[in-house]
Amino acid sequence: MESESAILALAALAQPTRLEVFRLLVRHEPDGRPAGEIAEAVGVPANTLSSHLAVLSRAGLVTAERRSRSIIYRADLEGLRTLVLFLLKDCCGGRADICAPLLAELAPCCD
Amino acid sequence: MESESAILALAALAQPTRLEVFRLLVRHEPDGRPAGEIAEAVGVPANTLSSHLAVLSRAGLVTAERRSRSIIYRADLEGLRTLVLFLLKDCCGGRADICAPLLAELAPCCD
DNA sequence: TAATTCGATAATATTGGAAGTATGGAATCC
DNA sequence: GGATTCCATACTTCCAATATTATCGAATTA
Repeated sequence: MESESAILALAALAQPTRLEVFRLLVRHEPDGRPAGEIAEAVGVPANTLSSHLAVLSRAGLVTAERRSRSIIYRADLEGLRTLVLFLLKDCCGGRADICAPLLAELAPCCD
Repeated sequence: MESESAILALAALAQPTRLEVFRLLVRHEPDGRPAGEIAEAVGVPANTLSSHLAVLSRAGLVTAERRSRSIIYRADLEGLRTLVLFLLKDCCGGRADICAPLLAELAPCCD
């Protein structure tokens, strides 16, 4: 992952409404949720949410699929993985001594 | 990690100069680098860099230590780990089915 | 001297009203 | 019945106001 796309993803998540939307969509994997329902859930007008969804989409963190009148948004976990990998690579680049312990500590995250 | 501090860290890294500074400091672990040297390396005036370092510091991603006239900055890898953990928890929260494969893919990052 | 803080300016992001686009249901016309 | 029109819904785009962030010269502190 290039710095440039990492910055897009970091900036996308560095905003309260967008972070909340992303987390909501992760919780609703793999079904996703229509834009209107997301807007209601996070309490922002439809147009405001729409621009936030566009930012997340450009950052590769959500995907959109039209279903009849609704547009279903889903979290793109591959995008998240790419971002996490980028952050870890920052420490790993040729320096497993730094990265290995860090990675070891991550394992219990699924408990 | 609270969303609020996650947002601080995400925002801190979502800026080209700051991301570059952070990566530079990770490469120079565990010695760190004085502010002036960092400023020269990234090609930014001292005062501009200073405010960027303050942002990284508030986000818990770097630490500062005065050494005689210089101030030595170091990457705070624990802060990075906390951020990565936060991002992963987004998928893990009670859903190891999503997180496990993602985590498995991260392992090769140290190669 | 090395670095930070202050203050002013420029650039960028967030927000939401109003208008625009896409979809599909229901009434109307041949 | 099939096509057309009209309407409501679900979103998005456009645009302008407001807020936040980035940058750097000048003054300040350690």
